[in-house]
Amino acid sequence: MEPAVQRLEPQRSRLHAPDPGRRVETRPRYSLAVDEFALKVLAWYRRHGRHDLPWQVPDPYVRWLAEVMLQQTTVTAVIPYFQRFLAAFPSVRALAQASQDEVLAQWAGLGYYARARHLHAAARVITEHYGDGFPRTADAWAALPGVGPSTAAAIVAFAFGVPAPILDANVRRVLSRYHAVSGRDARALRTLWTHARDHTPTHEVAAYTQAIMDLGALVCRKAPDCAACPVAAGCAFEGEDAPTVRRARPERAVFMAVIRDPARGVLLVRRPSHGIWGGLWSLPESVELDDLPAVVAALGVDGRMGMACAPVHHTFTHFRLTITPILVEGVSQAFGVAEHHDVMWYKGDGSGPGMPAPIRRLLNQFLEVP
DNA sequence: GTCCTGATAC
DNA sequence: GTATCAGGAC
Repeated sequence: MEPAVQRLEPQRSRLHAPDPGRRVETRPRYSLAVDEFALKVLAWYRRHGRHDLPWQVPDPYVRWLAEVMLQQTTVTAVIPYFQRFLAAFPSVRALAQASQDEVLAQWAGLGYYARARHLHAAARVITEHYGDGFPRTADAWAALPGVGPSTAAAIVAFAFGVPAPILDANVRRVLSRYHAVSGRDARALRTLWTHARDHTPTHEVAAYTQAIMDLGALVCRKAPDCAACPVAAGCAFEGEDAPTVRRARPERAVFMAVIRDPARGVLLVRRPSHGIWGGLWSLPESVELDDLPAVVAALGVDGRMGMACAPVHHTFTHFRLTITPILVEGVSQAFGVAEHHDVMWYKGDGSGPGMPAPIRRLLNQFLEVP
């Protein structure tokens, strides 16, 4: 049997989100060994949860990589990238020794490229400060770039069995419904972190962590399947979430130069490391069409602006982008193109460098019919 | 507020 | 085709 008192000391996390000083609960904190909620969720998980995900191994590097890829990204989208990435960089040391270009090339298409840059930077910190080991606490993980409170907790729970509450999107949806916590403000978030910590058991932490995430992903979805839910009996959800307000996305537009050389392919430029598509390879661009000739000339290309092609639309979280490709005509061998580390020719063969998904699609169209 | 993309729904 | 949806860190 479980001990009657599970935690004599609060699992005081120094992650900033949970705040023991601002508790909203009135019931005793440590009255149950494992609360009923956790027991039911665990029982459900054994029969209905996901047990065969490719990162479900007790390896800190694997768990860290998976958790970072799973930030803002669904399981099905992550799986192929995870497998390719792990094959390319099988260890934290291999990752640390790779160039940023190699890392971004493997990440390209998955989005939120700051995750890849942070992962790479953190790999170098880990090999330098931990040798062949890894951080062992959630706080130490959260100190690394790209690892926040929830990711840090998931890593130590999965890799080391350390009891640490998580509050990712799935858990937040489950707990906000179960405990009727509406809103996304700091106060609501603090309340949810408190609930998350109160439900987190000290035993079977890895299983519970996966269980509560699976419950959110498989049952407590936006349109929940309450009939299949193991904790429906105690749940405060009444069939409707609080409405979310979303503001309209502003429109942005750019023109991009498609500079083709029969022998060398299409000219790409490396984007600045911050901002949209940071560090990826893209086409030379300008906001005003009138400015594009100067951008092209600055690269040492002597062509003239030719036909405008069909615009490509791409929607980001906070704005909508229209890309109008402009063919550059009469490129005479492009002898003057400066050969340096921010400019390259791309032939369109195979994988290529790290490019934003819409740029890759756009170029595939151009390179299909030379 | 700033960072993405593929899937699915209209 | 356009809109919505799914996913945390800085």
